[in-house]
Amino acid sequence: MAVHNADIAAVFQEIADLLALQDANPFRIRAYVNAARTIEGWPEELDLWVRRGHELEDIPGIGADLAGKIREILDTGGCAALQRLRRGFPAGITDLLRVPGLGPKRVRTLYRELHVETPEQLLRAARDGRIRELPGFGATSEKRILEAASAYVGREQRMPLAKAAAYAEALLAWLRGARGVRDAVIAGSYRRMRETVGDIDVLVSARHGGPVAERFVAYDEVDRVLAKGGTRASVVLKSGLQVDLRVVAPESYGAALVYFTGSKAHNIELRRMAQQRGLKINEYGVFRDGERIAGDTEASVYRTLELDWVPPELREDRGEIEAARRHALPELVELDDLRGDLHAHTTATDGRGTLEEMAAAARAAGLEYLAVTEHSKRVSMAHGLDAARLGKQIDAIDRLNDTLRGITLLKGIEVDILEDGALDLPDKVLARLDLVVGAVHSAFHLSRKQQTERILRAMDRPCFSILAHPTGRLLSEREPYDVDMERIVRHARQRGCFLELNAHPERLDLLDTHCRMARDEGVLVAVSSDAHAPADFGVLRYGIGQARRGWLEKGDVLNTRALRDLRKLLAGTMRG
DNA sequence: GCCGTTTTCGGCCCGACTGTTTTCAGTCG
Repeated sequence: MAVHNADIAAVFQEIADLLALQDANPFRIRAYVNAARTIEGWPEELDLWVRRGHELEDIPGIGADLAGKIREILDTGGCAALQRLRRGFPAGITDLLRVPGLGPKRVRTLYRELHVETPEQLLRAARDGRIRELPGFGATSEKRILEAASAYVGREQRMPLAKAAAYAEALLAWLRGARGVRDAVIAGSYRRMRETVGDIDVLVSARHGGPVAERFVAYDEVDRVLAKGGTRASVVLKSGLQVDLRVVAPESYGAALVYFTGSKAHNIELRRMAQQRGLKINEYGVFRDGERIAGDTEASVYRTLELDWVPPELREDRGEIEAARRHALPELVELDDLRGDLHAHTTATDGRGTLEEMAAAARAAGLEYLAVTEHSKRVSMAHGLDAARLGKQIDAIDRLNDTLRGITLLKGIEVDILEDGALDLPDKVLARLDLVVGAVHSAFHLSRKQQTERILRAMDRPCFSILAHPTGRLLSEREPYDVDMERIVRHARQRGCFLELNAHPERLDLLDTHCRMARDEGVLVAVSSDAHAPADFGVLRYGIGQARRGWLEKGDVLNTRALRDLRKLLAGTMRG
């Protein structure tokens, strides 16, 4: 069985958790946590990375010891050090560390004194009033733990960005009405456009924090207040979303924005650099010998480190700091750069807008062309098109294009890639189209090798333009299927076809690291809405966010091309 | 456990809030 980076990261995270419960050296614990994070975000499977002759020790934060453990995990699937650590604790106790308000010290006390091993047992202990008797705990702590444990037991995962954005942006508008607010933004993973957010960080620039915090906790969607001070407050909204507020003075706003935008790894790197220069960076500014030398804007903070301003989407400590130092940051693609959309459905299959309505909505969204790409017959529950119905739609689009102004419809299909890699419609039918978008909607369980080769075979058909949602994941429902994305990216370059970044908030597929692979390999990415209704073109915003996280520039995105140029590129994929 | 053009030893990011303290530990971001 193949070992994935996520598996290795999970081993290191669990080792870190167990070491923390043992009260081990905190820096040793951090080394495991850092390694887990680095490996989780590594753009290539370490299995392959090693087989291609790379040295694990070249990965930052991986030394001789961790490299040895990675090799062990790759070879055996297990890790003896983890097995040894596990013997000291009941299985699953590390889940308790995920309960907000509990850290290693308190988990250890709860286990030693009350034999609490699971969140469910924690909940019972809190309900029975046993926790308040423990040293270092009290009635208030017990009540908090009770709330946190019940929330954890019935918890929701991280919330998709688009859903969180709706709640957060409404709150932000409310907060801007507070007295003395000069500026207010949502920082954190929202600003970095991560695909999901755990909570929302709101940053406000104001001389006095009090009135802002008052208005914050008075928001009518607040379910409960977790904390409230003069510069900081936390609430949980009725939607379950936690929101943290920080208020800083205008001269500190830029430093605070850097600090609360993160990522944590990016910030740690900035501080390390600052330290080397005898500077100190915190959320209030950049200081030399106690004197503030920067901090009112983000650019001023980066400037003290001789760095260019780094767009938030890049702040993941994946090479952006080095690029900022060399003045070599990418000029990231923007929403306005999109000239068209290459994946949409209509009422002919499972969409909720007619051809005319979808065309009008796309034009209203500022697009110049829209590819209509219905499902093919295999997807029967969406009334997928057969050859005859596709023929009728082709004729309908030709007729409509004669009357449309300001937008051009392209004739396409989202054709199913069958289990053996064949396409769901004959080549000569596909050859009538402007583009063919191929997609996997079945047999998700295939082995990595089978799944990969299935897709490569499909790409090699005479008509194949774009691989839709390449990993098949659905954020709240379905893991990605097992596929070798490097082979797919390389094959796309050799074949001359393209990859889709599906902007649907539940998909956002390609992943950011895959975008970067595509860019490095010179494969163009189509940022597509997969719109099923006229209002759906709004999701392109999230697709662009993900593309930016993947370092894509305007030139790396297929549908920034003018229609003429796009047609030429698509024609090259339609050899049938 | 990692790391190094001040270092192979001795550092490792840092401040706010809370509860239970009576000067601070634990947790969080």
